[in-house]
Amino acid sequence: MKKKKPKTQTLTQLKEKFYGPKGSLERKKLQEGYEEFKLGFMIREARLKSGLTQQELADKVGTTKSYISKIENNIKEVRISTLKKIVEFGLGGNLELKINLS
Amino acid sequence: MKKKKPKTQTLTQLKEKFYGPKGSLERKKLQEGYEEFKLGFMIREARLKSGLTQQELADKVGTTKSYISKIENNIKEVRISTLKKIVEFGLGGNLELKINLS
DNA sequence: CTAAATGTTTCACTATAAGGCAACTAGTGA
DNA sequence: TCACTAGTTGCCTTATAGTGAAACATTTAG
Repeated sequence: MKKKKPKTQTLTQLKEKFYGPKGSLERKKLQEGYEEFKLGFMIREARLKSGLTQQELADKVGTTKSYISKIENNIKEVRISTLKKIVEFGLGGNLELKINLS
Repeated sequence: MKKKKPKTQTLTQLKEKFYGPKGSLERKKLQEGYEEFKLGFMIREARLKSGLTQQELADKVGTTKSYISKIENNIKEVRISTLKKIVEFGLGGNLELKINLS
């Protein structure tokens, strides 16, 4: 069974494919991580970094790949609690949320 | 008309009142600002720092004080978009959201 | 005392979207 | 060709965010 890692190109290749070349607008937003944030990009980025497929991530969190796809493409707004679940259970990371008063 | 600033004790006094003395658990969570975050506390904190009442904040955002109260007390979960509205329009700040992979 | 302002809570309602299921496409490999 | 995997999208149901008004408790001030 050649199950996992079906092809996994390098992360760099994937980023090029999804977000365009270095220096592009999308890439820029990605780096920043906030301010007019496209949350979906951040989630996809984090998932790819972890080397997971949507299906695997979904299983860990207890949802479906279709849902993961939707939030990565910013079709659905994620609930904060769900986002936390994804980041913590799914990706083993943690979610940081800050209110900056300027 | 003695409208605004009806009493506004010092911020420190308010914090003592709402979150308990320095060193208490609630105060600790407050400082951290994330990780098991009680978002409501952060919003209240930010609102008080801005010297606004729930009513005033509600007006700015276009909602009611009862709603503000609910989210400050973690009775309702805020939608991220709503949270952004509150922070940006209401408090003139900005919302920062980060995924940390450990 | 009364009156006004702040915040909490309840209730009923509505609008929205979270989340699931299934069908679909694209790619890869035998 | 077929089969499998990854990801997308549409439809649907259910959950809940958010509205609005009202009653309530507290506190402050006249």
